[in-house]
Amino acid sequence: MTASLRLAAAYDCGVAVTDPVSRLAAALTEIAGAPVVLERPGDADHGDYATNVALKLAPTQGRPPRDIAADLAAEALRRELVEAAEPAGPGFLNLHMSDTWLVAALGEILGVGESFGAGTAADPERIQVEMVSANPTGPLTVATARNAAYGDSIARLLSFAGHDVEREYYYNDAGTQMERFYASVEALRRGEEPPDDGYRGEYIAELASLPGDPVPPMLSRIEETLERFRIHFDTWVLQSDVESEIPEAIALLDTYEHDDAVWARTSAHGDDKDRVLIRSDGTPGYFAADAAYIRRKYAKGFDRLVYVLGADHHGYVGRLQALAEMLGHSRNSLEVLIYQLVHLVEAGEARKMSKRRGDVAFLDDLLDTIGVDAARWYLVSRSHDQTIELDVDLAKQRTQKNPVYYVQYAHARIAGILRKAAEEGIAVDLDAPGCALAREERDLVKRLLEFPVLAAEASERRIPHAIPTYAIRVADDFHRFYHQHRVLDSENQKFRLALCLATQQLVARCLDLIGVEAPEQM
RNA sequence: GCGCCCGUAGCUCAGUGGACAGAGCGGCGGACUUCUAAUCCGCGGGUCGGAGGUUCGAAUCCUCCCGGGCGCACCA
Repeated sequence: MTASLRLAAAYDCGVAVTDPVSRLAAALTEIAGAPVVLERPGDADHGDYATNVALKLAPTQGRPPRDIAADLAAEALRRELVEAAEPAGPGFLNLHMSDTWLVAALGEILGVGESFGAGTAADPERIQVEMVSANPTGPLTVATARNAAYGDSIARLLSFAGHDVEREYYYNDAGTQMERFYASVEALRRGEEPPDDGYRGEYIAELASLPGDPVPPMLSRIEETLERFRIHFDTWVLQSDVESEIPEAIALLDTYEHDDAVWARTSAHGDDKDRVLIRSDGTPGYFAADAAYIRRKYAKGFDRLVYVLGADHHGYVGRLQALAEMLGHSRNSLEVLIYQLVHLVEAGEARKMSKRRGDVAFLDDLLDTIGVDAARWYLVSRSHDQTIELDVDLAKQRTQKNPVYYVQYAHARIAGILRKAAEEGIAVDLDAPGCALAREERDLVKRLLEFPVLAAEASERRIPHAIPTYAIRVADDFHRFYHQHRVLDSENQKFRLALCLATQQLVARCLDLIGVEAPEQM
């Protein structure tokens, strides 16, 4: 791999990271007088860590980068921060760490245990993450599953970073879509076909066969699916509930009347154009409910409101932030996370999804065929900026090839070792190794040490897909180590057992952050 | 027309200024008497869509162009 893994970005992204690598970076920063970012070089000859700080400083200091690097190296050695340091290439500074340092670092990881990498938020906030929020006109689809997988992982990451997070589901129980939904169910109950613009599908027939309002059973089916998908919502909010608060909200906004309608002057707050609050027929539009809803969210005391929306809603960003601003909050405290859409492919052809036609891939069906772990992994392992093409047929075959099993297998393998160690009465108790650490051991420790900064960055930048990418690297390093070295009955048994335990905890943590299980055996 | 996202290996995708651009899948060839072979090792594979620009240094930043997706309501 190439050099570009950032290991210590604590100085420019507002997080408080205190792991061994970040402390090394901090010490070097003090010497250099400028932020030092450490990377892991791709080439083993380039040391354990490297920094380009001398290249950055060269223009302002008016000295050759290699000279600056040499001075830094000398001072770092004098302070015994590193085992060896030398300038290289155009002005990089390559650092070599001792086994002692790595063993101490591993000890530190085990010392903090489950919370390794946690609590990096410099300024913990109360954050509400609103996600999914599909209207209860039908079961959740594969398309909304991405919203759920992405949003929930964001929530888990924020929470891990130390924020106080609440998950909310907002849905509409009135409006055109719901009227069509009701009309469809009622038509079936009368023994008629659903209207042309109504909803079809088996689930409509099922709802029609039940007595009473079809919405509650529909909602509980949605909630069941979400729980199965390992997502729990703290609060469920009906649009009709917030509608009563529309007048109070509008009173706080910058409004005017035009063509018998009431408008919000959102264009004065960064939006493309003004938006209608009250239609000319006197009824409030959807945007008025949004205003009331946002006001209520802030009134509940949240510092930050996160919306998770599909790319088809990206036009909403400006108007929602305008509302936040008009209601007296920073526009940036209302954050809209946009993910690109999921396109279903079947037999090589695009499959159009329409709930009304009943031509949909439901999340439950996907979970039946590929399982929760593979589904969550798959949906969150791509960048949210990337459109996903999901081939439903292929997804079934692909399960065994999904990298999620590669990562889970690493966890299960370690569990096997630890089980056997426990059977033999061997306690995990880190001790200095009896001989020099092997390359695979050093690589694995360094990999584990990447986690705090990586998790902080994933959280700060809202990029949960960085977690599975990293987890594959961890599993990679572990499988290589495992293949090359015996743990039990080896010269370095104590060190290796400790290394295994730390790796297992970290793999489990990564999987948990994306809602995937860590199996004890496979 | 305007706005947002994307274009990296045959396929699916990592990589938001640094050293020869990476992984998985697929292809070919090797490795189980061991704590799990759902693993490991090797080989092949690239005009980073194109052209300019900024920089000591660009897949990464800027401009333009080409291609694809999604939006631009007194709908929700």
